[in-house]
Amino acid sequence: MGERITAPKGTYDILPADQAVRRWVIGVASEVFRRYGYGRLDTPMFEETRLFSRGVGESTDIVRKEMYTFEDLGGRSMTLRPEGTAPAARAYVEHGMHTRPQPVKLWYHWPMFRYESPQSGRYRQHYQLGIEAFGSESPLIDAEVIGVLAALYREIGLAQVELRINSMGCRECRPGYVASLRAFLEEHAVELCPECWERARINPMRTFDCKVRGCRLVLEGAPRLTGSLCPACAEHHDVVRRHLVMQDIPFVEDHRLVRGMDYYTRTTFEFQSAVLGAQSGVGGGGRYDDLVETIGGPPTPGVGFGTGVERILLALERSRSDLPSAQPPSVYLVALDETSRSEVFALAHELRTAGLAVELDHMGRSVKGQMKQASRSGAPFAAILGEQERADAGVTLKRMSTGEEQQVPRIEVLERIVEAGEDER
RNA sequence: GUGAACGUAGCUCAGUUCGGUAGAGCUCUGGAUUGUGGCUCCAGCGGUCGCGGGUUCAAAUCCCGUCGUUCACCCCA
Repeated sequence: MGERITAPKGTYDILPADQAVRRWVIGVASEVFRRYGYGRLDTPMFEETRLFSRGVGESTDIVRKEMYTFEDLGGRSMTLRPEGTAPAARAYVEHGMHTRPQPVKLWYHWPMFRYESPQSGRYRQHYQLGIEAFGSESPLIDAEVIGVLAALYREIGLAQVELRINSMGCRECRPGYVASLRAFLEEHAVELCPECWERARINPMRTFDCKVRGCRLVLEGAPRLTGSLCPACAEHHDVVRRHLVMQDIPFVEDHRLVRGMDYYTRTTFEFQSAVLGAQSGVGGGGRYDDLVETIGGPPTPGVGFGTGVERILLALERSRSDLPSAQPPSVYLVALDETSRSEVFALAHELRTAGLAVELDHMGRSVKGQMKQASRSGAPFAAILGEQERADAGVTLKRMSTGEEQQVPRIEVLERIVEAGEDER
């Protein structure tokens, strides 16, 4: 071995045993989204590369070094979707959704692709659940979007998440702020680490993220965006905060929260989980009032979030033990001799047609082996069929929990199993 | 892209220090008086010790490279 082909680096297989919890999370999410009025959107897994380079921003890490970009056979540059907002915005424009009643509220469950170095909670292909609301610049919808995510976490029992919020300002107030911050950083360049020197050039606000103590000390004295917001942005931020309080959503103000996409304006936010380790962000998002226009649509405000399904699952596994698991079959059919196998096969067909989940042996196992399988399958009943039962046109129903057996007429088997199933509820 | 640790049966791992031609538990299959599970006992299946090269009479064990995993940086979900 060793010549074995394995899943590509940073990817993983989702096995049957992993499906139940995942489906449950996605199910709860879709229910929450429905309640808040979001409709599902699906877009292609790849897009023209310029959608991302233009939409997400040339200066972002995603565009600079993390995209799965390839040329198709027609010579077009395509990119596997690294994030969901730009494709959603593209679809909004392409389908003329600005002519519908605003806001247009969309949700998605999509795989995302980023060429990154994998680590705990970080993959090259991962899934995100997300929503986008286009067309309204009301701060109430910022608060609602955050409320949707908070509701999702609450309903799947993901406790211990902390919400951080910040405002990035708008095209009126941010440029001035960034200029003054950059000036400040240049003044203190000698005290900063080389990485921060680079950050100051590309995205000065990133320097707030630096872990180096010297940098942090310098940054303590740096001008803050919160203090430079224009009156409109300050008011917007204030209203968002008030409506978070109204929904009983606790949050902390974090002026250092700078998210990785260039399109954010005004509100940005991120939920972090203490149980996740270094990749502590479970979900985040914000407002992007200039994005739609940037990709060639009419000027349209928007706000949304993305939350990582793998990180939700990881956090759930570390904080809860009562997670959903796969449903066992209702009955496991056992053939006592070779001639009964056909009979059992026919019975399986009948019961399955009637809607029951039925298992039976296809490995030529001994009776003992079949019983073992019946037990392992978790089915509440084994239905046993042999010479005796064939003669009587019956089936022996065995209740696995007690071992109690009873021969019943074959035509009553379905009924008995269904009844017993209902009793247990 | 950078750094560190690790890579032995499907899974969890021992064996690597002081090189001598592969082990355990779990899983899986069969059996413990003929048509029956969960506990126990017995037996069996299953690995060219990630891959490639080097040192050596001899390497899972030492050296180099490579791929992968994990954790961290970076960044993000």
